[in-house]
Amino acid sequence: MNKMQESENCKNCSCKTSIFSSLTPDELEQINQGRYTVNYKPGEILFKQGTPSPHFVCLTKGLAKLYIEGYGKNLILALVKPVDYIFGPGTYVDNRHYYSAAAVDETTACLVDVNIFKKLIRQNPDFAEEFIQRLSRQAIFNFDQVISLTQKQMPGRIADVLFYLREKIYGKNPFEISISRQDLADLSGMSKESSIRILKELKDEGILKVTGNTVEILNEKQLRQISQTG
Amino acid sequence: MNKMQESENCKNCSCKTSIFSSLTPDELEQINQGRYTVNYKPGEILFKQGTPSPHFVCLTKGLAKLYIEGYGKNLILALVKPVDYIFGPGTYVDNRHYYSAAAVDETTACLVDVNIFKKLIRQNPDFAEEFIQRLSRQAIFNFDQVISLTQKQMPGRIADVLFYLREKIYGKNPFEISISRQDLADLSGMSKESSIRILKELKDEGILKVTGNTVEILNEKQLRQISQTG
DNA sequence: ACATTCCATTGATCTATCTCAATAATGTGA
DNA sequence: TCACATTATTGAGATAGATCAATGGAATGT
Repeated sequence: MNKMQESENCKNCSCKTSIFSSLTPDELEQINQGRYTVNYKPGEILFKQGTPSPHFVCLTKGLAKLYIEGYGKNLILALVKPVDYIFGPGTYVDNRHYYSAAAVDETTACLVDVNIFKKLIRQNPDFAEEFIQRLSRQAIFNFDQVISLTQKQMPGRIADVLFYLREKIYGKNPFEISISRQDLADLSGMSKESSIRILKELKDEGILKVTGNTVEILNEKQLRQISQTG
Repeated sequence: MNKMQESENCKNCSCKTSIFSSLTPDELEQINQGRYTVNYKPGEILFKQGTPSPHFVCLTKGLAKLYIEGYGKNLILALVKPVDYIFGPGTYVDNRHYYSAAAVDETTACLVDVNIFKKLIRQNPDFAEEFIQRLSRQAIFNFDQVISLTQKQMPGRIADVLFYLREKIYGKNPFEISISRQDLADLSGMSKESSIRILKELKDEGILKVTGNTVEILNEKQLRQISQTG
């Protein structure tokens, strides 16, 4: 199971560089107080859709997926890597999670009491503004995703996911995907068989190089074209 | 074209009852200062996706649709009726609209300078919190919509839209839809021909009564069932 | 090393949904 | 009131994508 562990102070943590940059040392110390660190093994659930949401999660190591459990299958909303935090919309509505989160790789996360967070939002306008910016960016990302999922055909959707993985998650070009083909399918709203087939097609056309879990985008222009065409 | 008009004070406006309830009289007066009222005829555009977003919009009369212009077709994100306001995610990101808005019925809206809004967010924590709640609820709504669009078949999607129209927009059971069949299709992510066919099927099965633009849900339980089944 | 389990791959079939095309109905302006 | 334009409806054909079923590979535990 997960083991708890004492960790260093927030003040030295790389998390500080993201939204927390607008916090004063004193406020950061408050975050530090109501905080604990947890390790997760691949596949382990951080939290389940529908359960209460008493804290927000800051990922310090590893990779996690956020997914909605729908009718029979899942939709992966996003992957989360360090340093990023997970703050579901339920926190300000009914204190419930509206999606589940699970570790993909070996993952470490800090859990912080949500009330401290809310208090800081009220008392620090810079922090509040930063947070609203975050929510806004997320909403924009979701718009792009919806359009991709509802208006593009499978090759276009896979192309979008591949760009997402390269640019936002792994950040380099031959990249090794730690997510499964099923996850790839859940990211692009199709069956896993279809995701495999499309991947193979792109490989056969020389647009991708696929070796096991390593993917390289060979012909960026053409893949971009496929993303546009739908 | 649209005619500008002087209108009463925000203090007497029914808009006050929504998010603005947390504003002090003085703050409400600030909103009132940087505000003007515009009328739109059916079909007229309130703002276009991609254009700058210098104010937020408060709907005081009529009905508007918010839609993303995608690849060849539109996706309607939501319908907006009084008293509700439209605040796109671009405002806190790059000051661009990420969706378009158009009047469905004869519509009146108040446009308020977004900088006043942002200033009030910073100075009034209750208002900020209220606003974050709004964004959160919207995100949750979007989640439901994505799942409906990507994981349900056409009858389920139409069922969801019909419930949405009855509960959130028209608020009564035999309701007259002022939106077109194309809009219905854009709400449920299908072609207009398909939306018409599904509507007819539901009518033939006795679940709906459809006369022109008037729709009545006759068998709520069965329609709920269809929504669930996908 | 071997068995077991899970994940990836491939092929064949089936079906939900789109597209195209034709017709009907409704609204609109002169 | 009539012509024109827009929207709604219906049918037939084409297809993207799902599902089912079988097989191959890799990882894991004993």
